[in-house]
Amino acid sequence: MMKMISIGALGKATGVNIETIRYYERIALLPEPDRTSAGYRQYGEEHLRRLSFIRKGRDLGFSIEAIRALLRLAEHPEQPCEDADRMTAAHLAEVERKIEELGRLRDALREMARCCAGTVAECRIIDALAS
Amino acid sequence: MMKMISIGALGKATGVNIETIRYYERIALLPEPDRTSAGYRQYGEEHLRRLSFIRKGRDLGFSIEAIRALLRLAEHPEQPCEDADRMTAAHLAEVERKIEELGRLRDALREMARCCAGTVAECRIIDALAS
DNA sequence: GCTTGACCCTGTAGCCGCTACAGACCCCAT
DNA sequence: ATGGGGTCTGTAGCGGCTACAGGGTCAAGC
Repeated sequence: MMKMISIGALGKATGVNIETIRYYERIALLPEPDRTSAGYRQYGEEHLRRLSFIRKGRDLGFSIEAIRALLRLAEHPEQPCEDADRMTAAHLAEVERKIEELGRLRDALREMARCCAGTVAECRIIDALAS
Repeated sequence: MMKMISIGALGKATGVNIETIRYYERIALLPEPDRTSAGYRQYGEEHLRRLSFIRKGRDLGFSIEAIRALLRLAEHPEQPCEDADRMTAAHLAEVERKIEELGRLRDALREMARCCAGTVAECRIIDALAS
């Protein structure tokens, strides 16, 4: 007999919000679990594994659709993993792009910051936006 | 007589999408302009200045609400600019936080990437998520 | 004068990835 | 019997746009 757990227990075990778990079910990222006679969701090992996978993917910043694809891949261990490789590379490139963009932002903000002991009229921040 | 321009011209001048301009009006970030007899929006210098301000603020990553506050500040040049200073510092801190977070993400992704010439079963990427 | 095509209008719905209710039901301990 | 937790469904909201549909308007060219 498999050990079944409630949605609250699953949430605690994976660090995923209960509402989010139900959301994942709604968008068919997590399969519908069995129910108790009262209609409560009951999860088993497989759900726990799958949700952990999703959680780790999200923590790595993969989109839901990317995770959907990665899950499909994970279900076919005999296939080549080019796709996973390509997705990771693309995501990495995107992250690197964002870092650069934020770096430029940071520089611009540092440039502006510490403007004032003065009034708005002489404020470098407001000036940078208004000019 | 002030030179009036259409929403399309305003969009071109500021680099802001027309739909976005109307959105800014709807959320009262940009004041309602006059209309021609046919109901077309007509913008003047002041709108142009204000929308440029908004655009620059958005480019710097300020939230709409932050920009709203900065605009209010800009309208009161005699006041002290502590608020602008504080908001910029907070935003800068947030950007720096995000950069660090993305940096950690990048490292984790680099660690995983270039896993394979093999199958999913031996894929470091899938493994990292599943384990 | 008429057509064509570019512009503009309103209103609404969708995107992503959740999150937050309301209002009900259920389970267990006291 | 009661109370306090957990759970259920369904829907609406967040930020910041973006994308229509289905219409009206304007200016240039014939």
